[in-house]
Order: sequence, then structure tokens, then C-alpha cells
Amino acid sequence: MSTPPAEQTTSGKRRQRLGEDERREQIVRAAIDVVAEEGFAAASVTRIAKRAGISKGLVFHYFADKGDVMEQTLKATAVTIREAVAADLDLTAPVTEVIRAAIRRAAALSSTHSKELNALNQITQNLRTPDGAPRLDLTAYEDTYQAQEALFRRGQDEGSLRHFDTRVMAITYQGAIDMMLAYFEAHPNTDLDRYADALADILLVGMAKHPEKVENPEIPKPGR
Amino acid sequence: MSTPPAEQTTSGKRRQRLGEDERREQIVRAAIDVVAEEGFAAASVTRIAKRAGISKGLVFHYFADKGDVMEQTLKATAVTIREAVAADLDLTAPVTEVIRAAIRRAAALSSTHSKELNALNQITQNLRTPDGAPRLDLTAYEDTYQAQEALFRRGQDEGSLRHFDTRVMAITYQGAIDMMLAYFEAHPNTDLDRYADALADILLVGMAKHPEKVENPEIPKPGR
Amino acid sequence: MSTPPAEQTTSGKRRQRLGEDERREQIVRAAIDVVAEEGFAAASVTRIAKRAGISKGLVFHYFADKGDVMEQTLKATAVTIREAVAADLDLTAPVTEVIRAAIRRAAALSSTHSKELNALNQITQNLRTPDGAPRLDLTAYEDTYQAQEALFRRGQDEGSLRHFDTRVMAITYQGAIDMMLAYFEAHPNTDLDRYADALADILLVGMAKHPEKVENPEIPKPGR
Amino acid sequence: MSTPPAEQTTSGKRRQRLGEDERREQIVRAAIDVVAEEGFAAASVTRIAKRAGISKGLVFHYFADKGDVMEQTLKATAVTIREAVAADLDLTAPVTEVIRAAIRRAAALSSTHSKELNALNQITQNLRTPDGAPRLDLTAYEDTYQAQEALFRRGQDEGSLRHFDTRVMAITYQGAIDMMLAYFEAHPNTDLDRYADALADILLVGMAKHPEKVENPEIPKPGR
DNA sequence: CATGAATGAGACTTCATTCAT
DNA sequence: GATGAATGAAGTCTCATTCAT
Repeated sequence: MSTPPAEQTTSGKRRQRLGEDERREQIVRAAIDVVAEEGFAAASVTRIAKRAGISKGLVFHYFADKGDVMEQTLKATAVTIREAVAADLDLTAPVTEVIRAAIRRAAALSSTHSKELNALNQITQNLRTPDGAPRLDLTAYEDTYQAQEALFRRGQDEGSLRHFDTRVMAITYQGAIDMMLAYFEAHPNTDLDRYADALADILLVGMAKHPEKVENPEIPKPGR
Repeated sequence: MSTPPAEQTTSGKRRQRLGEDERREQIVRAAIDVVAEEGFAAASVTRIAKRAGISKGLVFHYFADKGDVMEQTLKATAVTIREAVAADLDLTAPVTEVIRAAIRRAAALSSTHSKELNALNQITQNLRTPDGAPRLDLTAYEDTYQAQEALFRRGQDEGSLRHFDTRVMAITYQGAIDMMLAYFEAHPNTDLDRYADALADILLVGMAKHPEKVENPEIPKPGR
Repeated sequence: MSTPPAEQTTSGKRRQRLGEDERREQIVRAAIDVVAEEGFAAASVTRIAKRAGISKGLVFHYFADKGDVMEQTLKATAVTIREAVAADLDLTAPVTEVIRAAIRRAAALSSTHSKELNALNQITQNLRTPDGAPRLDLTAYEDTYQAQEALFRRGQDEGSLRHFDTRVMAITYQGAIDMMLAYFEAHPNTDLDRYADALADILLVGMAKHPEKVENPEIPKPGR
Repeated sequence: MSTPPAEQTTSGKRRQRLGEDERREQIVRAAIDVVAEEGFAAASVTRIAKRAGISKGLVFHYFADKGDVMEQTLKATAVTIREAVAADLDLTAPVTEVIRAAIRRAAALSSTHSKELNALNQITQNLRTPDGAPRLDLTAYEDTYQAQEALFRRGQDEGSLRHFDTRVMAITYQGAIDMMLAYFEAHPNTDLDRYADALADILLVGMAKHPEKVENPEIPKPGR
């Protein structure tokens, strides 16, 4: 999943023949790279094709138009990220532990999926229908929100979490994670592990019924 | 402060003569409208000029180039928003009250400054230097973060707030508010007042030393 | 090498496909024509493309920008002209004969390469770097000057030419030829052959050690 | 007649009221400066007005259009130069001396009228009628040519000059001078006085009946 | 007389998309 | 399947020129 910095991802062969799926992946990969590195506006088809090491025409062979490329890229990236977060996350563990672990995982994404995250955000916010309406608003987060709400409700049912509006909490929770990642992007010197723990503390104190049980004991608070 | 949806704001007069400041404002206004309604990518100078009811050339009479238009628009909008949030916010009140009031004010922005918020976000995230690097990252939020940290520290000193990483909290807090506004944009049916209170509850429980004192008693929780 | 005056050189076919070199030549050709006929200032890319019978965009497919078009045109034309002058010029002949022959050849260019000469001059004098400085001053003539100086020195060594400043003479000589061509451009009725011979007489009398030997006996002087 | 490097030629007064002629001169002066320093293409009306320290509109008050500005500038400059060359040139002196003196005077122009020369050339070569035809070809030199031919004929009648085509000589002579000035522009290190003498030698040897009498004895030839 | 705001045409350039090869 | 030549629309920006003040 890592990407070499070079223009041509694949070996220098000409007229390389690939299966449909490999090609699509290759193009999506290039789209992510270009969007992440140069911005949505600079992600022209020409640029993407060059990055993928293929011709411009071929892109249109596999995608209806540029919007299609972006949409597919978005979808694929969302799946990738979701899987990365969900991987080896024991959802049957106590809810507070699940939450803390999930925040840590999300923080870890910064190093493993930085480009994907960046591209995902940019495409989400910029992709529009021809008439100017956003093609994807936060509706796209719906699945995520529902999964988180389910988790929160389990916690509430089990008695480990307080009573609160699960939808508002899901949005806040997701926002807190997104901001953490964005903040790290802008301030790469930040100690992400500590940030993640501090964030977990804040959120869990806000959610948990017995906050004292969930506070992270390992990392001493800065003020003391 | 509201804008009519029509293309030509003013009457059909030819060669209307305006002072420098009025024109600049008019153009900035049009830029906000176009960006908010049609997206950053669609906000061409042509489009903005048409929206303002003036000729393309005039835009360049008042702004160095398109980037300048966007930058000025960004700055002006940031000021507008900041003022709107700060207006009649009694910063000397007890910290927890200040926080709850600020969240309510922010929520209120949705109805009064929806376009400004939208445009502000889009421009922030898309404006780049000619070489592709983001022209403004979260660094722009620095002032806001510091103001909020100061508030939090006062609360901690006064004993009304728990001990927590103020920087992480500022980022989370700001993110929670941004997400609230974004969520409302995508789901306009949401009862924002209730959302704001639920959010205040969540955040204050996470922050306050005596959460029971800050929970909003008026609004029954949705989950019963 | 001649060009029809019509706009569209080729038949009305759509999407005519050409090799890279043919296209470049075609565009350069069109650039020469437009510059020569309508002046450097009027030689917009639009105008050039229309003259070549292709789309504007295609020009940028083969040239980096307008400056590049002009630069390439300049280079190509310089080569063309140089070759035309040098062709079947016996450089081993006695120096005075070489000079007279070269002047005649140059005069002949008026009928064969009139446009090229004109375009060459205009581009040389008008092409500037983005910051306004001339991109090519007389430095470009350096090669020519040196070749001529070498010729003059040979004549001096062999005893057929007088002693004189070879650099000044080279500049004067080249200037005399350029003026001849420019004069003919403005006064097309001039008898160029006679002009060339008269010029050769003047120059050779100024250069030669034994002028009487070089005066052209065939053409009677106008005054007598 | 010299120009300060500053933008505003005149004192910083606003709404300065000037007579028609002063204004015209002021604008022409600015046009010369801009054309000479930044090139014909960069000499926009805006640029010229700014240089003159007046408003754009005023230029059109005194000149019909941009072409008119250039044409007037051209005419005025031509007169200036002609006068500068003719000044204290004793036309009754022996012809060969007149010629040598004229060449020296011309060389001197480089230091006194460099801008004027440069602007003159650029305007001459670029100014066109709306349909693309040169507005001024060498026809403009006609007066000069005739004056020089008259001089040459006098020399021939008096027996000091050989027989040659006076028109061809006039063109060559003028070209030699123009090239000298252009060469100096490109190679400012050149010793112009020596160049002028070397040129005079070359031309006079070509023209004079008794060349030995006219060669400049003061300056030793470079090659010894 | 003088200013500079305002316009509109046109310049250069990029880019999504098509299509001959 | 794959290429890249070719197009046309649109975008940014400049500039001569007009005109209200």
C-alpha cells in the first residue's frame, strides 16, 4: 500500500497489459497520491495519468469521466481506511477499552495512511455534481456514525457509559479524531501517542460513568 | 447581511460608480456567495464578477489576482465570524457558563452566517500557493486555540474545571463545534438548539470538576 | 518552401493526424508567415494557430508557451537562412570574389526568403524575457561576425585586402547587407542585382588593396 | 533633455495644470522612456501615464489613441535626433571632413540620446496600421538619404569623392551608423571613439578619390 | 482640465474529453 | 487494449478606451 515517490509506479515497460482491476487500482492509487500531494485542484487527469505511468486516454477507458475517477477513489479509500481502523479491534472488549483502542488506532493512521486521509478529505469536500451541489456531504459518514452509536448504546446498556445523546457524541467523537489528524498534519512535531491518550481521557471522562476507572495511568499529566 | 439569490444585486444601471471600499466588499460578498453555493472549484473570477453584477476586469482593478480575492475574502470572513461569536459573550462569567454560551452562539451562526462558514471552510482548505502547498493550514486557528486555552486554564485555576491538556481540549472543542455546523449543513432538519445543549453537556461533563452542576436540566435526553 | 496566402493550408479534413516534426514545422511556418505579414505584435497564438489551420490548444501541445514558439521559430529560421547563404559558396575562392558572391547571394534571399528575413528581424528585436530584458541582442550575430572576420583576415594575410579593423568591418558589412534587404522590402521596384553589385563595389573598394581589380566591369555606373 | 530615473518626472503636485504643449511633451518623453527601457510591447498606455505621473485618461485627452501617441513620439524623436546630429556640423567644410565629423557626432549620440535612438528604432519597426501593414517603412529615411546623396554628389563634383551609386552609398552609410549604435548597445564596453574612427576610415577609403589623404593618422590600427 | 472607475475584447494557457492509429 | 494527437470550452489576466464625477 506504500507508494514510491517516483512518477512511474510500475516498471518502465511500455504498453504494459494489465487486468481491469489492476488498472483501476493503479489509477486510484495515482489519484490519491496526486490529490494528497498537490491538492484537489491540481489533480488533473493528465497529472493522474502521468503519475500512474499510463496514457491519458486509458483513464477514460476505465472510468466514465473525471468525476467517476474521484468517486471511485473516494469509495476505495473509505473502505481502506475503515478496514485499517477496524483491523484487530476487539469489539467485544469492554466499551471504554474499545474506544481508547480505536482512538489509538486512528492516531496510528497518520503514519500509515496519511495520504489516504488527506485525499479522502479533499475529495469529500470538493467533489460536486455538474450543477454545483456537493456530491457527498456528511451523509457519507452515516455508516460510521451508526456503528459508533451502536457501540455507545452498548456501553450505556452495560452501565459503563453515562447517558448522553449518542448521535451528538458520535459526531463529536468523529470530529475530535479528524481534528487530531488534521492538527498533526499541520504540526508534525506533535507527539501523537500522547495526544491520543489525552484525547481518550477527555472523551472517556465525558462519557464514562466511572471516569476514575478509565483515566490513563501511564502518562503523567503535563501540569503536574 | 443577507443576500438575494439574483445575479444582479443592484438595479440595471450601467457604469455604476462606487467607492473603493464598497466595491471590494461587493466583490468579497459575491465570492462568499459563489463559493458557498457552487463550491470553491466553481468560483471562477468570471462567475464571481457575474454574481456581483460587474465586469470581469473590474475585479482585477481591485485585487491583484484571484488568489488575492480569495485571501481577502477569507480574512474578511474570519473577522466577521469572530465578531459574531464574540458579540455579547460575557467572558467574565463563570467558565462553564461561558463555554455553554459560546456553544449556543456558535450554533446560532448556522442561521445567521451559514454561507460565511461554508465559504470560510472551503477557502481555508483549498487555497494553495502557486507551487501547490497549502497556503493556510490549521496554523490559522492558532489565535482561536490560544484564546480557548486561556479560558480553560482560568477554569482550572479557579477550580471549576478538571485537569486536562488544554491544547488537546481546545482542538477537540473547536472540532466539535465545526462538526456540529457541518452536520447541520448536511441535515438541516436537526434541532440545532437541542444539539448545542447536548454538545455542551458532553463537553462540560468531560471538563468540569462537578459535572452534576453543569448538566442542562431543562432538556430531557432523547434516549429517555 | 513557399506558402499559399490562404488561412487553411491543408484540405478541410478534421482531426488530421501528423507526426511531431511535421506539426512543429507547420506551426513554425505559420509563425513566420504571421510575423512577416502582420508584425510581431499581431502574432498571437490564436492568429498563428488559425494560420496553421489547427486549434489553439495544439500549439501548446508542442511548445511550452508563446515564447517557446518564437524562440524555436527564430532558431529554425536562422538555420534556414544561414544554409541558404552558405549553399554553393566557394569559400576557398579568392577573398574578394567570395565577398562579391556572398553579397549577391544575400540579395537573392530577398526573393526566396523574404518572409524569413523579415520574421527573423522582428523576432530578434522584440523577443524579451518575462522581466522585459531583450532575450537576444546582437550577441546572436557573434558567430556570423567571427566567420566574416576570419575571411577578412585571410584576405589581409594573402595581401588582397587592406589593413582595417575586422570587427568594425564585419559589423558594417553585415549592416550594409541587412539595409539592402530592408530597403528592397520598402522599395520593391529596386533592381536588386544592380544594387548588389554597386554595394559590392563600394565595400570592395573600401577593403581591397587593388580596388581597380575588383570593380565590376559589366554594369555601367548609373551616373555615366 | 535628460530624464531622472524616477517614475514621476515632475514634482509631486496633484492636479497640476499644464499647457497643451507641455503635456504632450511630457507624455512623449514618458513614452520614449518606457519603450526604451521595457520594450515596445510593454509600453501600455497605463505604463506610459504612470511614468509621466498623470492619469490614463489624460493621455487620451491629448492624443487620439495609442497609435497617435507612438506616431507623435516617433516624429518628435526623429526631429530631436536629426537636430542633434546636424548641430554645429559645418556642411560647407570639405566633404570628407563633413563625413568624418558626422560619424563622430553619431557615435556621440550613444551617450546623449541612447533612449531616443532605442525608442526610435523600436517604434519604427513595430508601429503598424490596424490592418497589419507597417505604418512607417524606410520611406521615413527618405529625407536623410536625400541629404546625404546631395553631400556625396557635391564631393563627386568637387573631385574629392569617387564615382559610386549615391543612393546605395547613402543606405550603406546610414546602415553602418545604425549598426555601430546597435553594436554599442549590446557591447557597452566598446570604445566608441575608436570604432567611429575605424568606421570613418573604412567608409572614406571606399568613397574618397585619394584615400591616403583621409585616413585617420592619430589612432594606430589594432593589428599594427 | 483632470481623474480613475468601469467595460469588453482579446491574449495566453489549461484541461476534460474524443478519436485515429 | 493502449496511445497520444487533436479539439474546444473555459479560466486567468491585460489593456485600450470610455465616461461619470
